[in-house]
Amino acid sequence: MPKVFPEYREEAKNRIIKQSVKFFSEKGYYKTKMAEIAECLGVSKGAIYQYFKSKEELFLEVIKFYVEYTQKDLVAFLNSRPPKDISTDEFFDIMFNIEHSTSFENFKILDKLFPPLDFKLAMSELMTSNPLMKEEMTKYYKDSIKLMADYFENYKINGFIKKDIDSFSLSMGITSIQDGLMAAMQMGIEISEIRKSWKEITKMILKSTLVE
Amino acid sequence: MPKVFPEYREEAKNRIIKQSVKFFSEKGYYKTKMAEIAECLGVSKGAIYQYFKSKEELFLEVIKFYVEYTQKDLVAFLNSRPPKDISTDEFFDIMFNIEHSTSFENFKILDKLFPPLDFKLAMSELMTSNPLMKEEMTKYYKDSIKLMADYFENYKINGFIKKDIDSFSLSMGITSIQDGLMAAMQMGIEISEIRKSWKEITKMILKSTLVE
Amino acid sequence: MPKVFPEYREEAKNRIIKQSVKFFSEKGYYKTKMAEIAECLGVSKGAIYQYFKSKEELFLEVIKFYVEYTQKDLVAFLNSRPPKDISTDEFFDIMFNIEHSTSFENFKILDKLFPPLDFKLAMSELMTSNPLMKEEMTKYYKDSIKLMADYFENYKINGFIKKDIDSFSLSMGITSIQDGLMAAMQMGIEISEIRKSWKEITKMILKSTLVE
Amino acid sequence: MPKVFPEYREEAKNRIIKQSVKFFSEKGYYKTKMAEIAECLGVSKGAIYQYFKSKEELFLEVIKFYVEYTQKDLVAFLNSRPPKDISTDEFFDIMFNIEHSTSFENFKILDKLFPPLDFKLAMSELMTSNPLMKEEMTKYYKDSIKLMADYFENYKINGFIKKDIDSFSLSMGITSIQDGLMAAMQMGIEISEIRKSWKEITKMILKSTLVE
DNA sequence: CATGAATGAGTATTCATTCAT
DNA sequence: GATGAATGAATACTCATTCAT
Repeated sequence: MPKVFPEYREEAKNRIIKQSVKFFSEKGYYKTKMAEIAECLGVSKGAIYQYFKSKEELFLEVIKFYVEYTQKDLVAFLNSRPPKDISTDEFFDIMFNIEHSTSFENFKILDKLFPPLDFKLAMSELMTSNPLMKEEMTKYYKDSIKLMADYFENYKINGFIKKDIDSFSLSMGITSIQDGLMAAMQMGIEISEIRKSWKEITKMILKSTLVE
Repeated sequence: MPKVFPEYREEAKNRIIKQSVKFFSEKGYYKTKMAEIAECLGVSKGAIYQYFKSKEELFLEVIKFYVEYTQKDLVAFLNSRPPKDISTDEFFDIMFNIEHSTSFENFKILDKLFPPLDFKLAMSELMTSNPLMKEEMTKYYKDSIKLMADYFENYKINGFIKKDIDSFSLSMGITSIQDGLMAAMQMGIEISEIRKSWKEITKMILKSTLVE
Repeated sequence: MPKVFPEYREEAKNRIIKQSVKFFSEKGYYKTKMAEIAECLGVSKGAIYQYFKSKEELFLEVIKFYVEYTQKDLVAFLNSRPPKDISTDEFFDIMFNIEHSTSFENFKILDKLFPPLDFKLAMSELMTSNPLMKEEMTKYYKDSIKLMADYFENYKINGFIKKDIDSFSLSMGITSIQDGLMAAMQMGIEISEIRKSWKEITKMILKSTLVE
Repeated sequence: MPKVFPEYREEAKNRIIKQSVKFFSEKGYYKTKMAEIAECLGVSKGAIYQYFKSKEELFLEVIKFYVEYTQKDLVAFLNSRPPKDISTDEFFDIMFNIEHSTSFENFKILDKLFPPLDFKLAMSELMTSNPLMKEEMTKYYKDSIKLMADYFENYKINGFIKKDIDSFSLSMGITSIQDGLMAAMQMGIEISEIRKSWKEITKMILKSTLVE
């Protein structure tokens, strides 16, 4: 009779979240079943409800977890070197998968390409009916953009990035490209095409952005 | 119009599709209920099934409708003048809403901003379970990209766009930005922010793309 | 705009019945759809309702039609010669299909093996809910048995069949064997096995029945 | 019994099957509603789906249950004495109802005459659309015939039955008579008529079959 | 008479959530 | 805490039947 670490409530929650991340990201919100998550965890459905009072709450925590880890990961990477030293290939990899993930060992559970778009889709579906979630998600999204914007801002000071660039717009633009290419990937476009497009576009953007 | 006329069926289908577009785009696939569409149309559920044999089929036709009209609209706009004369503002408008829609008067039914991302999310959810739909959607997506790429290709010949630009990558890049910014909009980012980001990014891209 | 012989109501009914016979016998009552019958007839659903006020009524008439024709056919055959001259093979053929059908040219529409069991199943299902139908069906069944019993009775007088045989029981026995073997056939038993079993059993019965 | 015990599931399934047997046999497959079974059992519809994933699966298990118990019952009876000692009355009783049922006390739930023909009808309806079911049912039917054939074969060795009798054909013949008379019963023929016919026919068959 | 669009009651099935054990 | 049986509201889809044209 498996238990979800009775000693550590927090640890139990985390185990559930990490498992759920996989399901929600691979199958979307509606096609992910509570029973499925429970079974995969070797736990009863009821157990999950001990930690999360509903599927929506679980999903919300899953999103939080994902965004947080992704942000930390991205920031760690960005701060490791100035923008001109970042190759578009490396940047592509960090934006599109989690191979470079260094910050958290638990991230290993994300052992496959992570499709944030699916999250956003599920999120946007839920946001309609749940204003609380909407608020929360907007906050996360903005924080995420802000994080990258801060990085750019920092390099403006250092003289790597042109002064007249709006860091926030740039950050949002790059994030949008990532999201949009993710969508393209899901539409069935081959990864090589995605990568090529990414390189072309980021090259153009960097050319206008970086102080040469 | 008398119901026995063959045109009637076509018109009835269109009426259903147009109504469904609203629901699917606003609420997503799963939260849109057949009963709801029917009620809004003032008909019984059964009536819808006379024209579409399942919710999935209806959704597929809704997508087709949207893509087709959007493409026609975009192409009409693009072909109306060379890239250097296209203001980013105009381009934004055409990419993000349908105010400029000139080709089809029926488009009036889309009286609000149209969120393609929701479609793509719903599509991607369905594509997993329905390989036929996957195939069809990939085709639509690629066609859509191709359309814009052809336009760029054309202006390469005319000397407006640099010869070394990969039209397909450029087209995919711009489409991706649009999709990604749509997502941002749904995440709760204000339209003014979206517009600003769009202008910044497209400006950068155009600078690298256009023959000055 | 095809019509079901506007001139002759009776003829129109018959056309519908004959088409319906096929569907009901092949697919059973519940899986046969009114739309299907109509389409196959090249006629609208509404047209059928001009002649039969419901699916049940149509089915009832189909049964009547079948029983009547089968009876006439069987009697014609039986009366054509004394029991001792009837080979079990011939008897099998007449009982299990309608190749020998001589009485009605319209019978040609039954161009394949006819499965009375399906009828009886559908009938028995309907008989529960419709007492009127139950009564009617019982009458038909009894008439059918009686017909064969009369034939045996006749040959008792002629001295072909032993005096102490109960004609009605014999008739019912033979009919039952036929019905039961039909069921076996539908259970997936090969026709050769059915035929062999039929020959064995009828041989035994005839041996006890016929005056040698 | 506490619900966590593994036996509970088995018992719950059996309770559902036994209730379903009644409905399916009395009303046929299509007129039996899941809601009806559930209500009669005093549970929700959902509960049934915890044990059977569809109506078809439930039906299949109902058939299995019936066939299995009937076979055991018949075999127990047949093996209790040689064919010449089996009165046609006793044989009728065992073939047509379950009064003699000795093997399983649970059989008590079948508190009324059991109509296998209805099953076979419903089965045949489903067999068309479900090849898996067809296969399974054919197997059951053949096994059932084989069982009785083995019994006859055994008595051929013992010298009770003539050597030149084909046991399989005989078994199929007798089974068919039973099925056919069941049909007659459902057509509204009185039980006394059925019994008389059964006795006449089996007498004839036994006369040709038994070594006197 | 014929048509076929529309109806709407009916049904199997799903699944998040609860709660007795 | 954990379990998993039970719940029941929700939903897509069917099809005989009707009726305006």
